[in-house]
Amino acid sequence: MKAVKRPTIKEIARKLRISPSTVSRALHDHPSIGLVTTMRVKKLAEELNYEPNQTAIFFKQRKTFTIAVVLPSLSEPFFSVAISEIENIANARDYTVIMGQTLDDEQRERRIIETLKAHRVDGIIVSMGKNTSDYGFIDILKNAGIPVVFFDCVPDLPNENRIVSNLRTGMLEAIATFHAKGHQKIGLINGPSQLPASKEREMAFRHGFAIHKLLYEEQYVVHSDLSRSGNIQAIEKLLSLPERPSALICFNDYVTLDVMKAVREKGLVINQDIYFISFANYPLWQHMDNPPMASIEQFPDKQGAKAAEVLFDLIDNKAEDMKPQYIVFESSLISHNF
Amino acid sequence: MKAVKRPTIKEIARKLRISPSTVSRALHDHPSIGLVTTMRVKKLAEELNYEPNQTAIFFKQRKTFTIAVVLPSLSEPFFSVAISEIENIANARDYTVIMGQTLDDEQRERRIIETLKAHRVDGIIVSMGKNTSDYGFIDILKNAGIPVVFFDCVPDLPNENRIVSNLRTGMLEAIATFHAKGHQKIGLINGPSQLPASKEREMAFRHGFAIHKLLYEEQYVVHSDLSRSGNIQAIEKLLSLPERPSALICFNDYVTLDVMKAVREKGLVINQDIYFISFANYPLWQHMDNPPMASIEQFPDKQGAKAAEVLFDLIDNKAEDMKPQYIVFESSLISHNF
DNA sequence: GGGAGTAAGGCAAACGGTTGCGCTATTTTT
DNA sequence: AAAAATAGCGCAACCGTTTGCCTTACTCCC
Repeated sequence: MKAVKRPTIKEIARKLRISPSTVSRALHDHPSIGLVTTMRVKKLAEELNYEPNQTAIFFKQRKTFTIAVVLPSLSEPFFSVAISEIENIANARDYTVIMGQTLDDEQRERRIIETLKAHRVDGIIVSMGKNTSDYGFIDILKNAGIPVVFFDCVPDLPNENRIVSNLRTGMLEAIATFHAKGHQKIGLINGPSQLPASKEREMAFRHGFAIHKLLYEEQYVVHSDLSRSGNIQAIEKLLSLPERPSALICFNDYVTLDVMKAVREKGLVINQDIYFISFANYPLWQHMDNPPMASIEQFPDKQGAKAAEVLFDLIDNKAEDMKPQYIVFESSLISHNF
Repeated sequence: MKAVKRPTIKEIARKLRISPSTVSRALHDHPSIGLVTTMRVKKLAEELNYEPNQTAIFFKQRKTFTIAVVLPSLSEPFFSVAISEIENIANARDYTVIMGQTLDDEQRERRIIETLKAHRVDGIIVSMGKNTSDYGFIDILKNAGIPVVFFDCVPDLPNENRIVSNLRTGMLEAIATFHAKGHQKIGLINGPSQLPASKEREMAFRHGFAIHKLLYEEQYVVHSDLSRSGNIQAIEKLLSLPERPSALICFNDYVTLDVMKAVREKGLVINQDIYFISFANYPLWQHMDNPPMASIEQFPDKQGAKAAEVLFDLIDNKAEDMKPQYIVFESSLISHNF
């Protein structure tokens, strides 16, 4: 691809025998430039197909009209929906969006953030990796004057801007629903116990039991590493209990799929012998004929949109008159069956 | 967020009472700078937490170390997988990735591409929108010296770099598989007939019939607008034929889900009364207990990776000694059942 | 001792655009 | 008619880094 020389303000100035500053002002309709000159400049600019060199402007204005989104995985539906919404909002404001995918690797996350800082992005939206323990990057960005908004997986720091979904609400709804149907033995197939997402689910689960005065029994909460076989081991553990659960809440939709399959193979009938509520609510349930009773929707679209809005508020408000925002989206039960 | 002033080369120079050029050279280990000076510079740079202003460098070097990916939707799994792979490759080369989502809107596509050109990205990967008919943007980018690689949905222009998947292969495999099992009445639930993707499927479908000397009958090919109800209408049309098909090939996995559900509701047994082969091979089948016989994988990951590789070849090879690449990935049947 | 060679670093221009401040005319005001 | 205001435009600096070329001061060698 040959290097193409693109017209500059200086060229226009030379051809018109006027100064570059006049050209610049004319192109911006500055009042102190006469009408005729302005027209001549614009006409020639049009003819030459002139367009400003943004890199020069970015440089001079110390602004790049670019925001970045850093998250564990782009192919994960939750994130791709969120990023899609973020792109929409940025696009409407003529910002571009850079993305970085950390793959839950703390080193890589760090590197990406450094690169973005070097690129002088105007702001960053971050969903931290599962394993990220070193929050040093926050100060680094702060020192660089780059505003940050966290979403989904956020640090436990009250001074940061954070957008999260509250799993509790959905979980309580789920338990209330099961309880209303008379279920007493409700199981939870949770994710790895060190995951904040797992901890949150478990807390909410216990809370729900307390509210409804259900007897909480440890053995009804099992953990899976979220692999296929892990999921199957988890359900087998539950099914081998003296009194097997009649209702199950699963960590996410993929777990639910695996578990439902395993349960069917044991000869149990879904939504009859055993009921399910799942997390995430991927679109697939709409197409299935015996989906779980419900799925707990976490609204990645709303979270993404809100994160973008807060970030743009930060970018616009140069002043620091904005308190750190902590916005919680209540998750909500979406019924599929009954 | 207060504007933070970040140290510059000039500052370092001033504090050390040497010239900026010396500082710049020292930081780059230029041989003509003495060891002591180099060390002094590096030490101070470290202390001040200096880092080069990339926007200045981008500007000066006429290079942004940024590529862009423009595609219809970020939340579509096919694309999010592709983009994930692209990001990986770019990241390994210390490039950043900007994304733009056209939502199949030609205006928006155009605007995004203009913005990216203005941003002076080093290259662009494009999957065109369904409705894009005006290829003018190609020349615009060419004039700007920005290399372009198309993938998935590509223009029919032999001079462009194009990465596509060949649906034909998978389709032929599908028909061969069905034929080998003795199926004679094979149906196709296709997408909207004006879509290139639909046309391609239909062509391959006919081709497969010809190869196996099957009797091709028009009424076994139906179209759906890909909505839920469209899918159901389509299958009902097929089931109401005097001799209903015993095997079905569906436009994509979502169509398959809907159709399988409808078929089950009619009392037919999947993989017994009627067999399915689907396109796309989303991960969900692995978790289901009665998936279609097979799904035709189009390898978005490989396509994305290849697109990125070709683009970087173009970016590196300033010379125009590269012929336009036309790379076809053969789609391939992935068995799920039997 | 004088010329050549080398090591170490400075000068200044350049990338493209923006902007504060001047400088000329011309017009308006008194 | 002199003073003041205004319109229209140019000068030059600046943003931060890079780089070709020049300068200075040694060192070396015949």
